[in-house]
Amino acid sequence: MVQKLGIHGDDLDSRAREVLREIVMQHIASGEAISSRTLAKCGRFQLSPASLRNVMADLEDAGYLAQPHTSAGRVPTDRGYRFFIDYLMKLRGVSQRERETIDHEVRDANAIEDVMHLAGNVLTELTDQVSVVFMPTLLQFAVRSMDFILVAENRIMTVIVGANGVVVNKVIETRFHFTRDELEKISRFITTEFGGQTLDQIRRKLIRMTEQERALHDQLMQKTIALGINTINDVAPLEHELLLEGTATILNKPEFSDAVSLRRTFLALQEKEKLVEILESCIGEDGLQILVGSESNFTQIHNFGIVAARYGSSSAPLGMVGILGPMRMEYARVAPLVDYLSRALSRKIEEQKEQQS
Amino acid sequence: MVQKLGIHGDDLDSRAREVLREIVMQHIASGEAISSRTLAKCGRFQLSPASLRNVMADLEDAGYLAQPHTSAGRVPTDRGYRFFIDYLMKLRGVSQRERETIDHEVRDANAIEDVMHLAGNVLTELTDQVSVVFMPTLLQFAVRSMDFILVAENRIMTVIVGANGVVVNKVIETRFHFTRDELEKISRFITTEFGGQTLDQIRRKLIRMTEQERALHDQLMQKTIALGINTINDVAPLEHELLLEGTATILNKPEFSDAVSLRRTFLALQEKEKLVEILESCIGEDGLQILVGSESNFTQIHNFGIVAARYGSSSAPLGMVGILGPMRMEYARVAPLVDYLSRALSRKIEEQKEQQS
DNA sequence: CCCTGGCACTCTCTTCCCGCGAGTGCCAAA
DNA sequence: TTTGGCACTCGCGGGAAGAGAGTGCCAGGG
Repeated sequence: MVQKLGIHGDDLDSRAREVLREIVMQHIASGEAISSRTLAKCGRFQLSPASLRNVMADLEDAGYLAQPHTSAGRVPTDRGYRFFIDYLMKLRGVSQRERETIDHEVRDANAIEDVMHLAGNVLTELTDQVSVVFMPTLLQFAVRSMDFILVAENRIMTVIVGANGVVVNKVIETRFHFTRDELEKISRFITTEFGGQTLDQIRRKLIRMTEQERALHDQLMQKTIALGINTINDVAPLEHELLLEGTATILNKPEFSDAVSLRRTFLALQEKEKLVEILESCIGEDGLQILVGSESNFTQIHNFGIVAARYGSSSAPLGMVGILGPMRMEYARVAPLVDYLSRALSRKIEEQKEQQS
Repeated sequence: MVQKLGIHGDDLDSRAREVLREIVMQHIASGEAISSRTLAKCGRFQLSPASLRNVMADLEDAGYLAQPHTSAGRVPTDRGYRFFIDYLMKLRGVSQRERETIDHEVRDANAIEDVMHLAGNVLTELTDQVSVVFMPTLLQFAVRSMDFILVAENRIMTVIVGANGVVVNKVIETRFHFTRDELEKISRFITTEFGGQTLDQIRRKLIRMTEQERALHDQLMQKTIALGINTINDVAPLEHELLLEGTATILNKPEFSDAVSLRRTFLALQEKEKLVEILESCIGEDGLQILVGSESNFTQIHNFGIVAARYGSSSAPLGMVGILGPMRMEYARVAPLVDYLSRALSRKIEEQKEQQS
């Protein structure tokens, strides 16, 4: 796990750790600031409130806790959450029921889009938070087929099927005019000629072909090459498509009861580009990623937490799934779920790939 | 114009009409309740506040005005707005600049989706309200071509191009297994055989074909028919796709400054089905539709107004464009814009159709 | 040396009250 | 029919006061 705020596991003595752990857990559960009294009453410590106050003061000095105002209890800071996540929390297992729910939803769907949608839904349902799902792109993957369909004589719809089962389609404008027959030939040619290669490889080969003898004379070949390059250029910049589910549920959480934070949250959720950016920055990392508060650089919603995991094989990352919620979410419960779902998705896609070959 | 609240144009004498008109206009401009004093000060009436109070009291009795509380001014009711819209407001013309902006945006785009998106954007920009745009469906329109592309052996991507330039695509699951070659043949067959007919007609013919001699023996024909019916059934229920633009801007309006109405508005905007339903209920009507407050049956946002117009020819309605905003929006300015845009869209689509034939 | 009870202090939140301003309704006079 | 006057109502903002919660610190006890 990355040491995101330069924290070391032995920064705190065992008593402080226990206190911090308890405070974070209680704060997650209640959302309120935690006082020394309530901490003492929980029974975990054989200490008086006064003693706990000393420990808490130390934790505050070290930056793990903060006071909303003088006479309020303590609230964990980003740093406190980070420490909790890295060293203190005990991950809950994924219950039989949860496992079944996830498996069931993922199994049932076939089209990749449905799978992703359902994945988001199931995550939202199980965690009651906003789920985020990256659709897979096929940029770095082998193409199975490319087909071209006439919409108007200079508007062609392209359908690219990836080896990973991803389907991308887009209507593009072309300089040349095409007939149905031509397009059929072109589809067949490109698919047989370039099937199994990545879009990038195909583009490079097409460009190389421009210089060849034959291309100069064969008009159909010229059009083929132009269309191919055109298509790939148009499709390539397609970014990860982001699916958000459950944005409605999160607005009912107590932290968003006032108009200001409600509006801010709402606007933040609309800024999909920013979310994409954040998630993309994690896609290289193995395993579960947890970002709290300021770590995500998402300044609009500084009090958010993100739990995300990559799906797809490690050599071929396909996308990310995750949860976006208030910083005080139940990481111990959410994290295993995200993890399990990402594995289920990876498996599913692996299966589909095999099915097709 | 429909008499949506059973109002008749001669329900009010000319003095009452003028007062109502002024109140609505001032309320639209300021958002505040209007008092007899401010009304007297505006100079339009040679009357004292006391006299105006009498008129206002009458208007209140008749249901055109209401008081938020005893010692506040008057605010127009739904009924007041309805009367204003039907009989009192003087539509502003569409300025040269606005006309150019709309024409420009609509001209520039080619793909139908881009057109619709830009249409929504330009409307939001010009009115600073939420715009709603129905994507055209091709249910009731002639089909130009149907193509089938192999994704996996039992998963086929269908691309239907309508004569109106609408492209619909969907991945469907099939019972039969198909090869690329078969699909190519089927595409060609269906397109040549059924091009120019509506989805509904095609479906009926396909079903009739099931009973014919040939279908029983020719295996490819069986698969063709099955795939065709399957496709149409899957695509048909595709409802109007709704595009919303500018949801962010509307949240800054003063009427949504408190958390409750902010949340309610936000949730309402998520309920696309309901919006679709409302707009669909108007699609039969000619010309501009304006719904205020409770008239839309959209109980979540009783203080909203909707200005919408159909685009497409009257014999072949394609969809709706419109504006969703607080009830006190500038109908006189918004309505002509919506109207103009709907005509521009209709023209655009007409052109595209010609281009293709 | 660490823990604990006690105490003074601080800060927020709620409630209550009061007065101001705005606007109405009604009445009597022009 | 219009108008000025006047009493009445209501909402809103600004203190004031009190309750409640929690802390920090200190001095005493194991």
